[in-house]
Amino acid sequence: MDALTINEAAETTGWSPRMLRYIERIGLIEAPRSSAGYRIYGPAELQRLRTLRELLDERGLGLGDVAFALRLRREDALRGAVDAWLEAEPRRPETVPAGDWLRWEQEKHARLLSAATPPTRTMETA
Amino acid sequence: MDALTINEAAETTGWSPRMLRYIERIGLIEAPRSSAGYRIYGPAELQRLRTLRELLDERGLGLGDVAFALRLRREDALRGAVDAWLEAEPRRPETVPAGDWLRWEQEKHARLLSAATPPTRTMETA
DNA sequence: CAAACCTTGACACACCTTTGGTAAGGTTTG
DNA sequence: CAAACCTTACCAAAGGTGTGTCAAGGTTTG
Repeated sequence: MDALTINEAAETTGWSPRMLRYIERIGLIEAPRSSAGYRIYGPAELQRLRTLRELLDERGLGLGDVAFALRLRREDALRGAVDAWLEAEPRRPETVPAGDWLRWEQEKHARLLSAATPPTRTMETA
Repeated sequence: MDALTINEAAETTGWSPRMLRYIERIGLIEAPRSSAGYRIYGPAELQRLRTLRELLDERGLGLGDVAFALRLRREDALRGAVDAWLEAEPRRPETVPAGDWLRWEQEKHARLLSAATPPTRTMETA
């Protein structure tokens, strides 16, 4: 059987033991534990650790980025909130494709409009 | 017409002018420009700025988080890479629901297995 | 049982992010 | 035309992230 301790896993994956604990701490890769609480790295975890490094290097990401992507995937409410904001790209009404999306947008705007926007000063508009 | 300059927009939204520029810099909200290059904040941008603040406050996010979510949405390759990694959760084969997903997993593993994992030492497996 | 592991927690440092200034220079407008 | 804007480009401080190291204590194993 191939079950490695944290130091062994560190050597084969290129991460430091410290980082292996950190990666677990931020929720990315949780190694199962032995009865005494030792982390046990099996092939699955090792594979994951290697591909994680690839992902970070090739895409120039940080661990925090991947951790956030994981949160987005796990927390429905969070993903919904972020997606809702991102989907409402700031286009002028003319540019907006009419239809369901527009209605939904308007409803959202109405819902969120708590403080009115008093028009203040005028300016040459491009 | 209601088109505000950056300082006016800052006042009505609660952001500082500095942050409005920063928010634009990281790609979250780009205000259109006047012919002289002045940023022009219309109702759409103001709304977006307010909801952005709500999103951050209510979810405890940082601007970087939202910026990353935006990258995920815009860059197909990035999203694909991150999703692929996240979808490969570290389950043991026994736990894996057999079927298409498993086959795809195995193919991916094969694809990514460049460096073999030489089993080193044994350990009590839980 | 002692050496060589493992665990968590703390201190520490380098770097990046977030945010505020301030300066040099163009624009708008009373 | 001068005051009050705007722009970009820097310097800087506060806080977060990534990483190392060390300490105190439990575990495995020759």
